[in-house]
Amino acid sequence: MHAETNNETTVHKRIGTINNSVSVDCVIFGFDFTNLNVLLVDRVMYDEHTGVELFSDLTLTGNHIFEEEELDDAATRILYELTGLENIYLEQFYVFGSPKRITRQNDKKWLEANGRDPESRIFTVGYYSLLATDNVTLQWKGRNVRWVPVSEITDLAFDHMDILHKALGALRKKLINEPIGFELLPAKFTLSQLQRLYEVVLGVPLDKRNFRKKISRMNYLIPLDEKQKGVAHKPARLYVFDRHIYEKNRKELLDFAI
Amino acid sequence: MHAETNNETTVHKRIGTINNSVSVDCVIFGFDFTNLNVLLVDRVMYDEHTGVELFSDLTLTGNHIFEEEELDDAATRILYELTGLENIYLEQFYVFGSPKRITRQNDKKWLEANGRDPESRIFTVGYYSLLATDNVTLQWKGRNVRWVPVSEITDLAFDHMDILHKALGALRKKLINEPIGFELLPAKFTLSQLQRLYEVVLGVPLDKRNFRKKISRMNYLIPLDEKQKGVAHKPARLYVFDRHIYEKNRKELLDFAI
DNA sequence: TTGGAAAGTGTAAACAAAACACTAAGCTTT
DNA sequence: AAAGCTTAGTGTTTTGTTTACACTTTCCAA
Repeated sequence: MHAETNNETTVHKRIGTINNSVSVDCVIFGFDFTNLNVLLVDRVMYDEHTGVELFSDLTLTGNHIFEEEELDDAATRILYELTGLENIYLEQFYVFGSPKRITRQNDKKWLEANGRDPESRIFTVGYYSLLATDNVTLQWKGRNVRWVPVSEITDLAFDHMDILHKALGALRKKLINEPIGFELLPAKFTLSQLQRLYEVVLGVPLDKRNFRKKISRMNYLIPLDEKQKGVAHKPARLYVFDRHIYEKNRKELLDFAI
Repeated sequence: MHAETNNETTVHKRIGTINNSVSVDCVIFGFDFTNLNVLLVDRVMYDEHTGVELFSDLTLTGNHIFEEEELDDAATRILYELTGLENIYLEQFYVFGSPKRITRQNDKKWLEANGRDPESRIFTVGYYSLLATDNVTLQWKGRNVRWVPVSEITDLAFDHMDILHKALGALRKKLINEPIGFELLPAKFTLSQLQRLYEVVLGVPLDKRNFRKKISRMNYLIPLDEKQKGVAHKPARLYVFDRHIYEKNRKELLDFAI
C-alpha cells in the first residue's frame, strides 16, 4: 500500500507551477473505538524580531495544488505526506470560495509571513477522508500533527470550522447511505466496534440486538473463524467487509423517504 | 419573486473584476410532465473571415464569477439572467478542475475567439437547479436557449457531458432522500404528476396504489378542495407541498441501509 | 349516449423496525 | 481455585412498511 519511492511517475512527486487560486483542504477522520477524531496541525506564529509567540491555534491539513495536477491527486498527495498511506478513502464534498473567507487578523498575518497575499481570493476544495486512527506521522511541514476528537474542537483557523462542519454533515449522510464505516476500522473488526462507530459518528444510541439483526442481512459482512485476543472479557468474533460482494449486490436504493 | 430592477444592491447587478480561474456552470433541470429536461444553449462558431459555419453544438449555461461575488450568488445570477426568476432551488454538487478539461479543438477555438486563453486552467463549480419547464427567456448572450430532454442529450461542448451526468446523479440521490420534487412542479400539482416525476427522474416504474399510500404518510403534502380543469378525463385533485410542515417534522433519517 | 382516458381505491402476505433481558466466555483479582 | 468483572451473544412480540395486484368512477368529446 505504500508508495514506490523510486517510481518517478507516482502522483506524489508532482513538480511544477503552483496554482494560486485554488487549494485543497482535507478533513481527515479517524476512529479509535471511542471517539471520532480529526487530524489537526498546530499553527504557532512568532514575532519575527523578538521571537515571542504571537498566537497558537489549529488548522486542518490543506495544501496548494500544482497546475498539472488533478484535484483528487492533490488530496491524495496530502494524505500520503501525512500518513505514508495510499488508497485512502477520499471524497470531495464542497467548495469554499467566499470572498470573505479570510477576515481574521491572525489568518492574514500568517499568510503574509508565509509569502502569500492575504487579500487575494483563494477557493478551497474540501475533501474528507477516512482512516483507522493509526499509522500517522507526527510532523508535517515542520508542524505538529495530532488527532483531536471532533467533539472537542471549538475553534480552528481560517474558515476551517465551517469546513469541518460541512465535512461532518457529508460523512453522516454518506454513512447512512453506504457501508463506508469499514474505512474507519481495521480490516478485521468486531460488531461492537462497528456499532460504536455508528453511534459515535451519528450521535445516536443503537440497540445491540437490532443492530446485529440488521447487520446479518448484509451479506458482504463476513464473519471469520477468529476472535479478538488479549481482551479482559469474552473475546468477540472478528468480521471483514467484502467490497467485492457489496459492489455486486448493490442495487440502486429507491426510497424517497423522509 | 422577480428582482427589483431598480435596486442597485441586488446580487444580480455585480460589477467589478472577473475572476479568471473559477467559473460556475448551472445544470438547469425542468420537468414538463413527460420528460426531464435540461436548459441548453446553442454554440455556433463561424469562420471570422468567410462567415462559414465551422461547427454548431450545445453547452450548459455557465458563467464567470466576479471577484467580490459568492459562488451561490453567481449561480443565482445566471439563473436570473436566463429565467427572470429568483428563489430558484439550487444546489452545488461538484467541482470540475481537471487540467485536461479543455482538450477538443472546437473548445479551444471557441475560447480563443472569445478572448480567453484555452491553455489556462479554469475550475468550474457545478450547480444544479430545479424549475417547472416554463417562464424561460429564449435568448442568453445572443445565443438560443432551449429545453432538451435529458434522454436525448448525447454530446455537449467542453466537459459538459461529465457535468451533466454528475448533476443527474446528484439529483437522483437528493430526490430519493428529500422531498425536492416539488421544485420541479407548479405550486399545485396532481399525484399522478408527482409520480411521473419520480418515474422519469429515477428511471423506474412505480405502482400507483403503493405510491399514493406512501404519499399519504407525508403530512406535508396537502390535498386541496380543488381539481384539475380542462382535461379530457376525470380531473385529478390538486395538492400543495407545505415546506413549513416539512421542516418542522423533519427528523434526521437514520437508515444505514444498502 | 357512448367511449375514451386517467383518477381513485383495498387487501393480504412478506418483510423490517422497535422494544426489551438474560446467559456465556474469557480475564483479573483475591 | 473461586468469585467477580466485563463485554459478547442471542429471540420474541408488536407494530409498521413494502409489495403485488384489478376494478370502478368521473369527466370530456364525439
